Amino acid sequence: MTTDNRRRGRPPGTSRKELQRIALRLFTERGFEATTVEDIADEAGVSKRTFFRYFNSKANVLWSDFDAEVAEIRAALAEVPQEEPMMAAIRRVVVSANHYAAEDVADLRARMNLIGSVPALQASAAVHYDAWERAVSEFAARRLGQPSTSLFAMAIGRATLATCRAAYDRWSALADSDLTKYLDVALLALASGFAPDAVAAEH
Amino acid sequence: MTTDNRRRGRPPGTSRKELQRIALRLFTERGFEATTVEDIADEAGVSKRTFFRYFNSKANVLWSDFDAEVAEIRAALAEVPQEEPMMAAIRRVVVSANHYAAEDVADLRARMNLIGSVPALQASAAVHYDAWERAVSEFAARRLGQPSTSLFAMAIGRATLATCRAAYDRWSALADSDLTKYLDVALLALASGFAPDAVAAEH
DNA sequence: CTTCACTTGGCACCGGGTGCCGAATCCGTT
DNA sequence: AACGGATTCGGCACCCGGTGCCAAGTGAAG
Repeated sequence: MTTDNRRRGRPPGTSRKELQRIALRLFTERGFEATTVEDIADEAGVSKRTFFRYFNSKANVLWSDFDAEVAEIRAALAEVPQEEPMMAAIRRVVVSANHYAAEDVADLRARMNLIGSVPALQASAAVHYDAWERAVSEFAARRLGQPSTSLFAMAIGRATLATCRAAYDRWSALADSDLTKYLDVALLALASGFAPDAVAAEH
Repeated sequence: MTTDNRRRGRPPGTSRKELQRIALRLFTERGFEATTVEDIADEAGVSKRTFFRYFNSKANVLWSDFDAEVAEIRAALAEVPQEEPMMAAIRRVVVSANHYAAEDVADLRARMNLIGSVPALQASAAVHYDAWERAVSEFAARRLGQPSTSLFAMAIGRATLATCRAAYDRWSALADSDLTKYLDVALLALASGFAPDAVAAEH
């Protein structure tokens, strides 16, 4: 994080954001597989080699925002008061981290549709999901007084993300309501162990 | 499934099992990335092209047994009696599907260590996990009287696998006890919503 | 022997991803 | 104005995973 306000050297020919914009558009227009990295780079006016300086893989061009959410959740979980029950805190923080500006919703949905439907993108999710899960696992571990690699801590982190992914998918498929609504109700069901009365047919 | 007992044509130069054996050995000896598909094929006395006729990707050579488990779980869930509560049935079936013969345990652990530590293999897991999750989601959907793509059905399928993966990882890392023990206790915690009294420090 | 069914090897080819190096551009210093 | 360090760039060669294609090997059935 060198925050030198006065840069030096050859100016960048493009930016991360620009590449993300172009990639998302081409992926939705032509499909992920049918779009080569060179297509994206050409449209941005740079070379394929430069693309891989911004993103270490073709798929990662779609994951920047998700990674930012991980940092946000981790920070929020660090400030949860002791009185708040564990699962309630997780639910509150996760839901709160998923409030998006109206102008970003279209792109968010486009990204999620791609991630949910293209096998190569589903595969690329692993490492990003892992970081998300660890953020929750480490919080759970602190609450349980166990190492973050302990069985329950990991189970909680992973089960939480798994539940959120179900909510993401439903939302991106139905496009009817607020994302946070889906997250909230799903995480509530998780916190009740998916007991029969908690999963009584809503809608 | 043409179950002709009398084959015809040129005999195979190797077998799926043989390729799996060799691949697992080379991966553990040299590492996954450092082993090329041609290395595996050469050792089996076939060509690279033939390897890709047995497995559609380098990573999939490790996933056959897991896929078999999916089929087993799906079949067992189809015969769960109506009286048995949903989450209890899932726990029983999953645990029961994970009893392995003593002679297979070493390979199982080697595979899980690879899958847990190599990013490329973690990525390859997505499609296999998806099938596993759907087996559980579809059972949950029948019980809930909802489509298998409904929010709660998907959440249950995914959260169940997520919890099992935590158990897998702990077991393959510690190597101290029975895999089924880890699965059982983790799934019990899930079914209780990870409530404080259910996750009181065991071990 | 011929024909059919089936597997195999080999080749060309594509695209993702990396190492390497020299060139372009801007800044500050002399 | 000239130099040097810093930074990004383009382009090339290269590796490897993965696919399409086709000809050749091989065993059983007719």
